[in-house]
Amino acid sequence: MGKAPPRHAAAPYARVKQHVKAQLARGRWRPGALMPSEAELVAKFGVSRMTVNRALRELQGEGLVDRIQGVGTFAARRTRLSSMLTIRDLHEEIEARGHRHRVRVALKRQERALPWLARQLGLETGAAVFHTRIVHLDNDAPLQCEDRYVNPGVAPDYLKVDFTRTTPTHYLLEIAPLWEGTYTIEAAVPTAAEARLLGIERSEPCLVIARRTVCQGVPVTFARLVHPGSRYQLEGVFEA
Amino acid sequence: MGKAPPRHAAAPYARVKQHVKAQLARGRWRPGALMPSEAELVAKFGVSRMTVNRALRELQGEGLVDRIQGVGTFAARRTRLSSMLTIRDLHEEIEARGHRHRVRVALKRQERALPWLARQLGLETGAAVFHTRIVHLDNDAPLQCEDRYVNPGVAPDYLKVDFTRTTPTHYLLEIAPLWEGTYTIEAAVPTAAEARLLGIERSEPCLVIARRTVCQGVPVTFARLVHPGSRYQLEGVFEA
DNA sequence: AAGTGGTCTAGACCACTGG
DNA sequence: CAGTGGTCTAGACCACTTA
Repeated sequence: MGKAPPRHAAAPYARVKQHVKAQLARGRWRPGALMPSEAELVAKFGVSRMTVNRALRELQGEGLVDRIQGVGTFAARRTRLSSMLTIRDLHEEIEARGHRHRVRVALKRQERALPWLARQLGLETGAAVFHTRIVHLDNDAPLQCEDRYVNPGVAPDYLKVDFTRTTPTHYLLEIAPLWEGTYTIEAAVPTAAEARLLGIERSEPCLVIARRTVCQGVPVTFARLVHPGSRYQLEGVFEA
Repeated sequence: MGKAPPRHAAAPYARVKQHVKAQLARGRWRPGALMPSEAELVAKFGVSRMTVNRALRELQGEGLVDRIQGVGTFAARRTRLSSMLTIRDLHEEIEARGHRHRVRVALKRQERALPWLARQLGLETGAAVFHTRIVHLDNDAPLQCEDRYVNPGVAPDYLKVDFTRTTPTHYLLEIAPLWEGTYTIEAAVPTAAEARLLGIERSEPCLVIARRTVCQGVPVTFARLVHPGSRYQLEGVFEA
């Protein structure tokens, strides 16, 4: 009945997956072309259908193939250059470099939501929101100016937190462990206030990340992260 | 024996997955805490082990749990803010918006690799490399200045391609369908030449992406993509 | 109707870990 | 040793698409 991977050999599903992947890499199927059905691969490799299914399902997850029920499996049409950009908590990122992370809390108060912000947080215009502005220092060099707006309904004690001991990100992740959200990345010049806090010229290009976070369908926080272009860059890997 | 998803209800593996995910979201297990074993979930949900296994395996893939053979399943220790940044081929991206995509080929020739470039492409200093500089226009507005260096060993006919009909990205993807690589994103001012080609001031902040691509372990291409900050931004989603 | 993928099951063997 | 996850199988029912 059930077999197990013989010693240090690859598991059957992995072999099937690798075989198909290699063929794709060699361009055996044009994008959008019909590929072998599960049944064909079952016959070819002498494995069960579940095994083939897992291999193909994982390839689908990696964006290498498209599968349509009732139709077939196809070589991925649009090569999706999906890139993984791992955004770690800035505190961890700085410490990982062996640098000191310090913060300067420039602002910490309750405000009334302007229309654009109310929309981002799913509140009424004029509703109460928490607002902090924190400058993150990497070995005393300003690395990020973080303007953060928080939905009071989700984190009622947000303003009581000592942000010299915990980053907003870290605190919010404790309250609401699972996040999802959208963000934009752009290059822009800082506002006058940001330039002053970051100790840079108003003309210096900055990498600006705007991030909206939702937890369980409820908007949690909106953040604007401004980084001096000369001192900060994002890194990532991509595939396919 | 085999059951199927009853009408339009969620599949059992999805129910198990969702259940566990919801508990994680509510902080039922501290990071690193031991979670129910497969056997327990089998009993609790009255499904087969394979079904539970798939649910947990996918949660592992999403970084929500850590699994150790012979030990157990644990709530993920480090919350990984992995963000997906889908970088589509610029041609597709522009056309998807319903705009016209045109290109201006500013440069197309063979050069000798400087040390930094040779290192990026895994060649000897002074080795021949192909170099193109192409400006991409979105409805006649310059959107990207693409400086691309290509390993001649991988794409010997690169310089013969008519880039008014095919983008370099698209052409290279045909030659080597599977990619992987690294990139950096930063904010910077353009060079004088770039500013001229993009029709912007030298002081305008630009979003600069530097991308190194490898196929099957062989360096394929290095690209520097410069975008006017006022006309371009990256978008993405993130999770966890 | 035939073919495809989507999924579930019950049982099995294995490798690994810990007491 | 018992418990855990890793994996495979053979057969099954289903929904969907196409002819």
